[in-house]
Amino acid sequence: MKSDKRAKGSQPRTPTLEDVARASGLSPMTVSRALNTPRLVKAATIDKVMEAVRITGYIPNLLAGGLASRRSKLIAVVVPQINNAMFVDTIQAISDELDARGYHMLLCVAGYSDETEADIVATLLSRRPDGVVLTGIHHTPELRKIILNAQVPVVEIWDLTPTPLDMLIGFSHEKIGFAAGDYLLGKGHRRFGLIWAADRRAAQRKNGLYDALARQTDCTLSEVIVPLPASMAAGRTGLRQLFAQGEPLDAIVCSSDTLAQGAIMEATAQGVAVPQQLAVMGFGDLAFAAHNVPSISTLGVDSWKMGKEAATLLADKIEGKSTESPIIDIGFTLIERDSA
Amino acid sequence: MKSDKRAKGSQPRTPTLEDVARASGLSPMTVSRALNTPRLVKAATIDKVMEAVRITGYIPNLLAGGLASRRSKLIAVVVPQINNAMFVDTIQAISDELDARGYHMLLCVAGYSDETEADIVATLLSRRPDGVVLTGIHHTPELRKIILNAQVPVVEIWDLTPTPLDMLIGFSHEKIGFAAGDYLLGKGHRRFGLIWAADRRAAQRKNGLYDALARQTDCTLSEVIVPLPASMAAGRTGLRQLFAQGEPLDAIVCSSDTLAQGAIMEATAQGVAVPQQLAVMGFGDLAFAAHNVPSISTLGVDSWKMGKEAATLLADKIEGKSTESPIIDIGFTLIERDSA
DNA sequence: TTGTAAGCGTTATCAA
DNA sequence: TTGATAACGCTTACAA
Repeated sequence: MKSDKRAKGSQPRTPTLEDVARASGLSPMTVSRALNTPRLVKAATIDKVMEAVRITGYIPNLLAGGLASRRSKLIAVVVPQINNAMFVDTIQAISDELDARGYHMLLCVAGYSDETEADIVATLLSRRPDGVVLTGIHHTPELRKIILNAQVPVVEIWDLTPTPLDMLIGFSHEKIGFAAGDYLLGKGHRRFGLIWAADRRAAQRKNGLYDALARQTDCTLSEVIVPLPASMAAGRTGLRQLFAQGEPLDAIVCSSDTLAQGAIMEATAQGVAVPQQLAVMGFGDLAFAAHNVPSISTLGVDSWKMGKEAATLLADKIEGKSTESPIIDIGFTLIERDSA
Repeated sequence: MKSDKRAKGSQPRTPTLEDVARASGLSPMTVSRALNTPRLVKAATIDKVMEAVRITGYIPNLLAGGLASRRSKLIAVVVPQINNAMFVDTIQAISDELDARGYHMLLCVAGYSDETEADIVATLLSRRPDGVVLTGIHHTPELRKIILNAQVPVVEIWDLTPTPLDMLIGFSHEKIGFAAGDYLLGKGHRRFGLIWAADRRAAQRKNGLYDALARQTDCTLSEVIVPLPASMAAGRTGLRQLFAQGEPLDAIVCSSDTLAQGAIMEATAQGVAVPQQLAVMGFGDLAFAAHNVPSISTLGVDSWKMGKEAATLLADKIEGKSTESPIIDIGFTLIERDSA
């Protein structure tokens, strides 16, 4: 009688498919089927397997399963920051959707550097993720090469380009900036102050804003660049710095709602009435924007939907339910509230 | 001459260790060593391997590696929510530290249900994580059984108990609640209003607060429970509801700074001066608390440090640098600012 | 519907 | 310092 080759030590091995097979009097393959493709297995057999699973305390090994099947059920998500109100809804939405579809999320932080992102993705691919979500469309040539070579489905989010790596769901930062400028010009504002975070997507929004303001020759514009992460405190000091520059101001544009909230707070504290004396505009439509006093006029993006869609696009492609590589412009909404 | 068994199709397989071995004229095992334990390999050999890696575009397969070595270099992190300002710093800190030590983070959302957490962890373990971070100390018996059986290092965070599953780094919610009550009593407040989120750790803080207020017989207390996630808007409506109850109030205690910010905003909007007519106290010392107008008195927790330490504890234990199972009380700080 | 055999790509172990 | 061999635990492909 063949003895268990691994039963030498007394430490209880973690049970394997073979253990379940033994306990149920079936073959490992049948157990595997019962667990993964139950429709191919007789109901009575499934019951036997489940009972054996319960008895043995079996937990599948997805390292082994992924190696054999070449499908890891793992999605890698790369974001610039986790502790950034701008991205958390998207991350949560991705996580929720992936969970519902049986995937796990490997979450990685790339900071705001393309080189870091490239390094991260290179090591990430050693997990053989079934799909990858990248924030933004600017990547190093090395990253492009590596990821295209890996032939893994990719979704880029939070930006727009006609030439994505694979799939894309995002929006135009230029258009958003333009819309903000256009709106404020329409309200009669001409003396602009910008409180702007030092990241590339914010810079794109600024370009759009410039374009809008350029149509009006009598505009003035001063700006303050604040370091990342953009905080309410930065909004306050940003406004102080703008005031200190001495230029007349009638509208403040901020690269995020968080900065806008700070700017409003500072203005109010200094007795400058928002919006009567100074309009303030944000970006992102974060949770507090609608309920601030005064409520914050802003440009909203459906970041929840963006995450959910990104996850869906990936899962569908992985599962062969789609072979397309769509470029989805999720758009944005100008939300007129009290602050501008 | 033995031909490559897999070279049938024309689609370029992803290169394996064997390909690198061939390209460098070495054995797969030596290539593996050069990559993972270079100190055991001659410098010249390492160079050869690196060149072969470059040429072949080799990316290690950690599914295979993890299966063979029984070490996945994966840490599973389970949190109630991602899009919650309370946890994002901890998550980010964990991610940063794990990254620095060569681990990847599998991030999972359990909501606020123990049952969901148990399910999540059960499927999580199929990834064979080298360690697990759990938020909170309340788990179903099934979870306890499963995770102890898996013999995987665990750190529980954000709470305190003398009987953790394994390691623990957190703080006492009761003490925090007590400290808040004690502080406000000391300031002479007797008419309390609570705006409180419906989660268990918040409830523990409330218990501590009750204990403190019980020492003073002439206290009154009314409260409003707000749904999760706690938002600024909920803080505003919460205060309105408290006002509507008609009880006299001189101090509002909120289960988070976000709620406190909303309460302050609502009070100010209604012409109720904070703190002169109404004190408002928060919890968490979130980024905006120090810079709000008025700045928010609160109880601060070093959530960044908690995350970093949790990751360090795990990594040290996994790597055998420590065999202890410490229980670390990270403490808290009462931060007196303008709002109370 | 179930079973057998042969990998999947790596590392532990022992030998050279 | 390097190499040969046998796992690691599962699934694909094919057979019964």
